[in-house]
Amino acid sequence: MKPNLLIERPKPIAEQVLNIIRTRIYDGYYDADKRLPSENDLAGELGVSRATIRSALTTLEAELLITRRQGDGTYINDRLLNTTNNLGKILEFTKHIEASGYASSIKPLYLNRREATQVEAEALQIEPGEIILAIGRLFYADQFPVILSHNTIPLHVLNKEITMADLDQSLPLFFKRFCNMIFTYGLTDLQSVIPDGETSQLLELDDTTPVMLFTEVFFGKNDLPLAYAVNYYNDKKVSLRVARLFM
Amino acid sequence: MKPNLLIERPKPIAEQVLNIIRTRIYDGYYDADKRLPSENDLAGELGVSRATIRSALTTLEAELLITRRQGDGTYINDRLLNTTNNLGKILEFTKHIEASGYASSIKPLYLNRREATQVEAEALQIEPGEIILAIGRLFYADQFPVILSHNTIPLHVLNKEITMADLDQSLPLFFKRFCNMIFTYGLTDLQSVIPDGETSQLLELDDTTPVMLFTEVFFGKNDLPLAYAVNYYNDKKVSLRVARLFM
DNA sequence: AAGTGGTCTAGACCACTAT
DNA sequence: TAGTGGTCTAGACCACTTG
Repeated sequence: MKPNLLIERPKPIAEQVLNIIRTRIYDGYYDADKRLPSENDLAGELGVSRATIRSALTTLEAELLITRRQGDGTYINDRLLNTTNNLGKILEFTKHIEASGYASSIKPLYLNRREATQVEAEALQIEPGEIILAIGRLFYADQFPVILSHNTIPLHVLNKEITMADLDQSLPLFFKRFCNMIFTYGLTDLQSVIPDGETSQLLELDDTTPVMLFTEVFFGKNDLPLAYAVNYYNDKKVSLRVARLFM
Repeated sequence: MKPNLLIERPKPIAEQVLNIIRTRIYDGYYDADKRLPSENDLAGELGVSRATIRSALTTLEAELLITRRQGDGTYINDRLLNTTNNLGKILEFTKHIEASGYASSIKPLYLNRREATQVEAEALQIEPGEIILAIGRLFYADQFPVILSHNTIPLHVLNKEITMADLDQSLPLFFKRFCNMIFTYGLTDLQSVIPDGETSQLLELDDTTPVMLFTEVFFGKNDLPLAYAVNYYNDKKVSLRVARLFM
């Protein structure tokens, strides 16, 4: 197999292949009849094994960018090229807002310490009354408030002092910096609710407009609960779209 | 490599491996310290290649059942063993309801033909006024109405006559049987709304209770729009839970 | 240092689809 | 029936974590 100029060997080949093919699709490189070259041809062209090509194509298929049909070929899904967001992939609200075509910004609302409520203690697996850090923030899409976010974090996972100025970043980033910890996964419960007056006011909604309520728990390594969150999401401004794949 | 009695060679080995390991996890077979044997050990034990084991473990990881840590090992995620539903994986409402611990049933409400509205025509890529089949159904969890579903289907994709009695099945099954077509993917927009009076009544809610609105388009092969759907989902009865994986 | 999961290759065979 | 994607193997090397 001959090496190829498009592929730097140093690091993740499958990822490089992925990026090359994805870029080509977006650039209309394969515009012809919307069918990609066969896996063998791609492997030959890029100078990598077919397994590596397949790994990249599997990712593109999961992203809904392509459809593969056995015995036929691999096709581009035009319709989904500009599909915004898969709900399971919303990892940071700021990125979600930006992917929807807005400029995102965060306005810190409060930062204080208080005793954990019963619900919070249960979610975080601590004793009710244990002191937690409470954070309130408002996420903007352009100049419109879209998400009101309340987070509670057990004090024992923090290892630096925090000020209001530090709240201007996403929660995963925040945890990396102030707790030296990384989220592995989160569980989100979705509900449709009419928010209380204060929440409506902050989101600049009249108090009969329903919004989405995201109740979340984030976990780190060893299933350690790191944060509990209650987020009010104005779905009228930034939409939520989910792709459902059959088979 | 020696063959093994647990593995029938005839068909999809990776899938058999997947089912064996998943069953073992649920049965507490690996209870010890919640760590699975190494990939090499599993490959040796089951008499398959390591690549096949990795394929199965990748699926289990996507299901959140396990976490893999390079240089360390593969661990079971106790917390998620009984996690109900990943939103992106809700393919059939009946199965979703059952996975939440209820008995599911479908009550047909109406079946008629009429002209497509502007919105429907746009979603289905047909001319406004073209005749479509309109179907209404109510999904129950035990004896409680949970989802009110309205579907519209272009007549040209149907190839059999349909009666009210045929509505008692999931949409994917319905399409397979009456259109000889298969869904490849669907796009769902989520919104929080207060339903109109008739909808509230059917869902047995007072008319100030917000519900989730799923607006969906389903596609078949070649990006052909097959169905348009408007579903009102009572999230107070059967909850919606999404897992968010970081990295 | 030993053992783990992560990546990659080369080659084989199978199942399916178009023509 | 030729060509496509789907599956599987055996073996190699790397990156990382733990003792």
